[in-house]
Amino acid sequence: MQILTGEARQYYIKKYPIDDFFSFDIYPYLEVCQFDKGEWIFQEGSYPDTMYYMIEGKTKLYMTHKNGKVSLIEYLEAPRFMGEIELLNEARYTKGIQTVTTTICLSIATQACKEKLLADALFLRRLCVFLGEKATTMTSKYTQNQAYPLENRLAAFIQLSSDQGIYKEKHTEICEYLGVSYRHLLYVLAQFCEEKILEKQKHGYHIIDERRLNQLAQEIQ
Amino acid sequence: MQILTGEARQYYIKKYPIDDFFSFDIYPYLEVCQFDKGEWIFQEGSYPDTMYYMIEGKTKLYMTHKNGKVSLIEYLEAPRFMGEIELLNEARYTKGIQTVTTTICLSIATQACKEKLLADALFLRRLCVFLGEKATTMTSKYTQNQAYPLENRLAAFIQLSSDQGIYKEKHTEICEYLGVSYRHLLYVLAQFCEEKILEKQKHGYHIIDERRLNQLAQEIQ
DNA sequence: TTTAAAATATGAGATATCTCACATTATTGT
DNA sequence: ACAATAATGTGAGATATCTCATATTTTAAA
Repeated sequence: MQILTGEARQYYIKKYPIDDFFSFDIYPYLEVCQFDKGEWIFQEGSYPDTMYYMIEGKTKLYMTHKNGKVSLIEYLEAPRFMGEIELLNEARYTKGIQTVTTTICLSIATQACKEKLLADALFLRRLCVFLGEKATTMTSKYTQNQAYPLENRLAAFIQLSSDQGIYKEKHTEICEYLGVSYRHLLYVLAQFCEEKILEKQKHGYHIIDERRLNQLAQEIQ
Repeated sequence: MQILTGEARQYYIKKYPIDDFFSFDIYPYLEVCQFDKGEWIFQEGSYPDTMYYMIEGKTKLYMTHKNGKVSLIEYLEAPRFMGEIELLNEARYTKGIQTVTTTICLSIATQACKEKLLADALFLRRLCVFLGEKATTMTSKYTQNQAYPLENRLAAFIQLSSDQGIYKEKHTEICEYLGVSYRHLLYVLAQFCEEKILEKQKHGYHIIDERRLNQLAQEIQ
């Protein structure tokens, strides 16, 4: 991680103004941070003392289970907060966050302005909306996973992540995201090819039956 | 649902004071409501305009999937908010909430004091903590479900819900809560009996190998 | 008290998903 | 350019979980 200063700092601060999130002047408490691709922003199990507002990039939220399984819980995309729960609950154990691309964040020195933040209705209201959405999202992911087999969830994910009719995510990552084994993911992809929904190409899978894919995805909602 | 007045109202308002949640006088906006056992507080799919603070009782949060499966997402226990997300997001479709026992709630007329609530840092801070916990809980439920078979999750649930060494929840409900079929729940319970962890009695299952049960439950965390 | 509805129980056969072992490509660091 | 590492791909056999059918018992409503 490197802290940007001078022109670079000014560039990002101007490009992504966030003063309307707060009813006090937040700039004295800000730093602009740049994380390299693949870098860890939060180490799993640590107790962070910084809150970030991600303005450019994409990251992954991870957790490791006692049995060694790893869950890729969510992809986090700019703009959004990270480490906000730790602001509310002292010393809360955090999950791991790793960048997918080079990522630019505004870091907010919470030790210095925690009091101000927790007394600021404007900020708190926005945080409530954000946390409410997070809770709702996790709830629906939770219930969908219970109610539908991979066939449907994968169809929905392919729709979401494909670009110009091509799906080319890394299997090793997606099986962690969808919570199934690598083997099983490949089985279902093979089955989609079998059923002529996808066609395997050199680099990625080509969607050839959009309608049927949509049908499978729609069953979820 | 009936609205309590007179003495009954006074009794509950005195017994569960919540003025320290707000920095303005909330009492003019409160009603004390009593719901019978089995009554629905929110109908699934409706757009509620009331927020509740449950002070006595226990309820269940439900949702129905397109494929007809029903998920019992969570048991909600007093004291806590219900319908708070709808305060933040206009016209949000709600999940269903049904009481398990007779339930007493303070209802807050949000149409009347929404502005005040959304400008009140004291209330918003508490709401943030609540929503943050909710998000964290759902996240860990989600990942646990992905990472562990029923054997472990059921062991943990039996520990949680048993009383004096006896487990006697309704199977029909618990299979929805744990997200498995009724049949499979019975299989795993039978397996626990087979392994002498539980013993089936007339009314409920008796825990006879606390240590082994704990071991299975602990694998989750 | 009788009857209908809900909850409990169990068998049998199907499917979804996992584990493990191993072979074959890509990718990446030096 | 080479070696090490990561990602891909496949088979075989196990396990977790589901669906459906059907019987019995318990609970609640008329």
